Amino acid sequence: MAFPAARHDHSACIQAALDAAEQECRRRGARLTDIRRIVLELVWESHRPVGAYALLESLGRQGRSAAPPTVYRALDFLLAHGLIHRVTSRNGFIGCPHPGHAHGGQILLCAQCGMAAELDDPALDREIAQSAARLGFTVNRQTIEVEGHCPTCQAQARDDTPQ
Amino acid sequence: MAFPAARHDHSACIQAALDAAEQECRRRGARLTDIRRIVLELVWESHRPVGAYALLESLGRQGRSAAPPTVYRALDFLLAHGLIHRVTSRNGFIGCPHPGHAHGGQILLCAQCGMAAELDDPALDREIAQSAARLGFTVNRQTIEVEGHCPTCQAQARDDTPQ
DNA sequence: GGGAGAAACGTTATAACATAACAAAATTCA
DNA sequence: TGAATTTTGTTATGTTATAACGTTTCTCCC
Repeated sequence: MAFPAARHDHSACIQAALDAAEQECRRRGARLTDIRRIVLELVWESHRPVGAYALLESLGRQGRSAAPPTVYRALDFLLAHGLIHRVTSRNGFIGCPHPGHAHGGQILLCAQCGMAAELDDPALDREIAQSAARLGFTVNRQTIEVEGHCPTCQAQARDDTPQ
Repeated sequence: MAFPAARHDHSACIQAALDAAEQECRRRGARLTDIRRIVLELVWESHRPVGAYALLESLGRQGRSAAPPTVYRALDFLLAHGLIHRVTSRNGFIGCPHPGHAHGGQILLCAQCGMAAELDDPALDREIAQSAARLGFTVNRQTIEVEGHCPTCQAQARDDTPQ
């Protein structure tokens, strides 16, 4: 999964995510209700982690004001079906670009622009499982959140520092 | 760093941690004040992640009742000097068994007993850096939290399931 | 179509985690 | 000692998350 470029056709991202979600829910016999779809859409408003209360405000702006449990329930549903990931280090959520395709959460976070991307490196999962096994530990789930600088911001830093 | 056994000389863990902290602070010219030392000691009360408000209560029981900022400031100090790690997926903190020795946070969490241990596998850091680099991303800091089952709980599960 | 059961949603209240802002005390060091 | 710095105390509030319970909507079988 490539890091999202600063300028890209983002409406295409949203559409793709919604289509994929629709399909995945059909496959699983899960109900992608109005609220759930809207929350997913709002999570995809950007490629940055979004907090539950920011989503609440967005809902309000859409004329669908709601209380926290409504949003958290939608988020729980989306998490349970792999349509979003939780970014624990930011208390936020990001859309998963390829639901269905099993994968742990490997997330890159740009410290500069806040954009997030998935790493999704199977070798990493293996390495962790092996390394843990050496201590007699068996792995269920793993959270990998990597903070650093995305290509775009690195390029910008180079441009902004002419000698 | 081995996973802590169910029964072990835990007072030795605490003592070792306090000694190491003392030494590390001397080396860095940092002041390990009373509160900071006490909070560190309380973090080491168990090998499980401890929340800030649990620490507050412990302080209260010791007759040193305090307000949240006091605890959070002590925690910030301990984090800044590598004496504890934050466990973001649990909103908690655990003691670092080998401060000074640079390492990212690689934490194993047992879903059963709640015990935590550090993995500290350099190959993992390298793999992440390389994998991120393939997307043009440079790494600053990484959070790895792995949930699973510790050796002790696995053995117990086997015993509890005869046949 | 009607009705029982399940799933989803609304609503109120509150729990749990974290920090802003400013005052007072302790420490350092010239 | 006394000025500058660091640490701690204190009050208030911001932010994130969930408990509990009632109502509505949907599903599915008759």
